[in-house]
Parts: sequence; structure tokens; C-alpha cells
Amino acid sequence: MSEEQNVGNLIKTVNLFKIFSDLTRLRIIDLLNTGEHAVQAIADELETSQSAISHQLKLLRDLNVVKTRKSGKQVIYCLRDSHIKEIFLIGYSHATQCKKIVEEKIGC
Amino acid sequence: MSEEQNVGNLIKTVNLFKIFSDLTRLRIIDLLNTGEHAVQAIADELETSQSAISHQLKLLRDLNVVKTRKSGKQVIYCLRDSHIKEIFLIGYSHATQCKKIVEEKIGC
DNA sequence: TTGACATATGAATATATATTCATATAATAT
DNA sequence: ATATTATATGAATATATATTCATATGTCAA
Repeated sequence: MSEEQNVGNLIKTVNLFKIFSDLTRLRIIDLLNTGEHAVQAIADELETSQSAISHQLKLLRDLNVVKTRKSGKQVIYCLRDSHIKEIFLIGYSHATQCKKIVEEKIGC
Repeated sequence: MSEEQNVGNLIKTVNLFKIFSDLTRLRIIDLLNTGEHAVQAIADELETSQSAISHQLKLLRDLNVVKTRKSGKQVIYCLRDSHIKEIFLIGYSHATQCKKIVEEKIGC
């Protein structure tokens, strides 16, 4: 029996992980884990330009990671569902509890 | 009480997710999930140049994701521990089934 | 309507990352 | 020692991605 890779599935998987592979995006997701936020509030919290945040939010929106509602002039973002939060938390706990992978070269 | 981000931890988390955010690396990890493989075997399986594979393996080795043993002229790679496999599988199943690992009902 | 503010966006630029190319190193066999 | 095979690696190049800059769009208030 042959053990071939399902490259299509692997591409989907890569695309999922790519969502979390940029610090600005991850900080946005981390912030939205605590609840909904307007664009400028996110930019202020991360001390990042409104434009950079807006571009990343567009990405996250296109990927269906976040959804929006309007409130006056503001556009308020929140996570679409708990999927993203779940994966984020798994990664976060692995990364922060297991020093081996990102930091030192010792066992956990 | 202030709700500030732990940027250091978020950087560690980003670095963890970055491991999985390249197709070549993910395919290597997927292949190594099935057992150890020599460099040329990986290059053949992925139909990718020996050099490209070797560069990625070096990355994975520096990140302590894989370990090696020598067998004659060959260098044989395998995953260092089950952490990586775990995270890979969680991402894979989310990406391909969009089904919750932990039982819950979220629209896909 | 005009002005002030919030957000979005295209294009240019900057930066990070992956791959190729040429070659080095290492092990083995003759 | 020389040739062959396997792997590693530095530097150049290619490619992907993030940010900035300038400006557009949209909302509200006066």
C-alpha cells in the first residue's frame, strides 16, 4: 500500500497555521479573545498604525476569522467563532510551557 | 486591573506557528510522522531539490523539531518528540474537517 | 453643506523567507 | 589516493508578505 501525502489537505493546513504566523495578527487575535474592539482601539493597544491594522483585519476578514458590526463611525471587530481561539490557546500553551521549541535546547 | 498583552509569550507562539506555515516544512513533518527518513528519501517523496530540503531540515533541527542519526553516508531524520505531531494533527483536523477536537458544536 | 473623525485601500516600499546554484564536507568503496 | 554518493551550506536570487504613504470612502455633528 502506498503512503502518499494529501497535498491539498496540507495546503489547507498551512493556510490555517499562516493565520497565526505573524505577530501583528496574533496580537489582534489575542486582543479579540478578550472581546470585541474597534479598529482604532486595536491600533492604540498594539501601538501600530491604523493602516497596518486595517490591512491585517481585512486579511482576517477575508479568511472568515473575524466578523464586524458598525457602531456609528466605528467598525467593531470580533472573532467569528471559537475555532480560532482554541487553536490559538493550544499553540500559546505549548509555546509558553515548553521552552524547548522556541527558547532553550532542553526537554520540557 | 489592566489587561496587557504578554508580547514575549506571543512572540514564542508566533515562532511555534511559523514552523507549520510553510508547505515544504509541513510536508516534511507529515512525512516524518510516519517514521524516520533519510534526506534524499524526503527530497524524492516531495519532488523537491536536495538543497531546499536540506535547508529546511537545518531550520527544523535548529528549532529542535527534528533529530538525526547517521547511517553510513546517510543522515536520517525523525521528529524529536510528540509535541510537534500533536499540534500538527490538531491543525490538520481543524483545517480539513473543521470539526472540533473537544466536543462542541460550532458551525463549519 | 462643511468639517472632523473613523476606516479602508491601492501602490510603493521594505522586509522576511524560500529556493537555486555552486561548491564544500563527509563517508564509503575500489 | 581517487571516485562516487549523500548531505550541508554560503551567497545570490526569487518570492511572499507586511508596512507605509497618500488618499478615498463613509458617518456624524454643527
